[in-house]
Amino acid sequence: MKYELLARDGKSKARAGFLTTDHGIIETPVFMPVGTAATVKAIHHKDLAEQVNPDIILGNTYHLFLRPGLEVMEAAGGIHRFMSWEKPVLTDSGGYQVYSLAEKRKLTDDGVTFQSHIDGSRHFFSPERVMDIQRILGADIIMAFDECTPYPCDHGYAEKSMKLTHAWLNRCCSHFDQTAPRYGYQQSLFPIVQGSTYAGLRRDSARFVSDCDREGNAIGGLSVGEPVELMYEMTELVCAILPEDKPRYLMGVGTPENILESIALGVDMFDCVMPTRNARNGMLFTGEGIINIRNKKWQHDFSPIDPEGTAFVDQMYSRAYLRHLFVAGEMLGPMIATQHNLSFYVWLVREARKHILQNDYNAWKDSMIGKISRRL
RNA sequence: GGGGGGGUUCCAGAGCGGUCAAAUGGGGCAGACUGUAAAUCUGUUGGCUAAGCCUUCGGAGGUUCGAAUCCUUCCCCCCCCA
Repeated sequence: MKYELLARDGKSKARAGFLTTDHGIIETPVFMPVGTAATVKAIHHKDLAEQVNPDIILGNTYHLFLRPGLEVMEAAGGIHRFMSWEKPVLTDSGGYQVYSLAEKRKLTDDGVTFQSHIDGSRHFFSPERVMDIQRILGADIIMAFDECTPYPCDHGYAEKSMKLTHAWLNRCCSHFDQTAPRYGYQQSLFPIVQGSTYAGLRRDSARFVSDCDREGNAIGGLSVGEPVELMYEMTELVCAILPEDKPRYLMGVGTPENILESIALGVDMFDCVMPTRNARNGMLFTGEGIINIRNKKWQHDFSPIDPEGTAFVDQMYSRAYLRHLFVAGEMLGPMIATQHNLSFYVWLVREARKHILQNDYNAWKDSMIGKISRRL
């Protein structure tokens, strides 16, 4: 995998570039839709590919390991073939599940014992095991196994957890380097910066991660409930340390505003469930602001869902119709909303890239945030 | 014709003398959601000049300190047997 930096914005740390993988080029900054269980929920591939057209999507190690399981994933020939997705894929390591399934896991220095949320069965994840699993899943970019700390998190625990993540990172790197890809194309391992909301820890972690000298670096443990100012502060100081010649991935972020602000801090890659999950719950992100399509005020609004939207559903359907689908519990509602939100996110980040290349990113970002953050 | 059951807040449906503006579900309205245990979850749902007051449990009248709950009567539904 290769990263090339194309341009920098003059008035911020924003940058534009591209990543070359064996499954194609990823233009950065990039938004990566989340497809946890080898599916971006509520949208089929034709619409995902033709309307949203993301450069890369995500899958999840923990979820795919439990179901359908490694035998199926291996027999399928890896995640791309399994789900009929020919472009790049990134798998998260299950580190987030260490956080989100905290009640169902037991953590030791060696690794984590999970209790399956599906049937209660127990499974052990170690850094080595997670590398093996991700070799089998076969994503182009795979993530180191980390602990995503909750917020708030006291300094003592944050430091201890960060050191554990670092120890695991060393084991991930060495095991990754001792194993080979299974399906004839390259995989890259991204390490993850932790350190909670403590600047000192974040700096230590950013240096540690940089020293691993992998092909890209990630920032984890943010957007877990901390104030946004803290999130930006941590992101900024970490970006200042992470090498410039490698992509920076801010995991799990975020709102459209969060993404534009983080691009200005030097982040290149984003993923978030927000456009998909919130779509299924009736929340639309548009260039004019945020819409809760279930609200009564749209009952008689026959204007298009999003007059400026790039997906065909945006002009094809009215707000009144989409509201009706949600109120009636019709599954087409979440599908339309998902296609819309993902198209908006991908469009927004591509616009950001254009403006970085035009060297007017910062001004564009500020005016854009003013518009997209409103509540309609 | 004979016998029986019932009318409760938007709907269905509990309650059967005070702790009832009235359980529960649905519907309605609003909110949350950030490396997906989420097509999920939460709040709210008679009115008001709002720690209080007012009007509601088919209609009217009555008993009682007090009635959605008891009595009288009227209206209306449903079921079974002929």
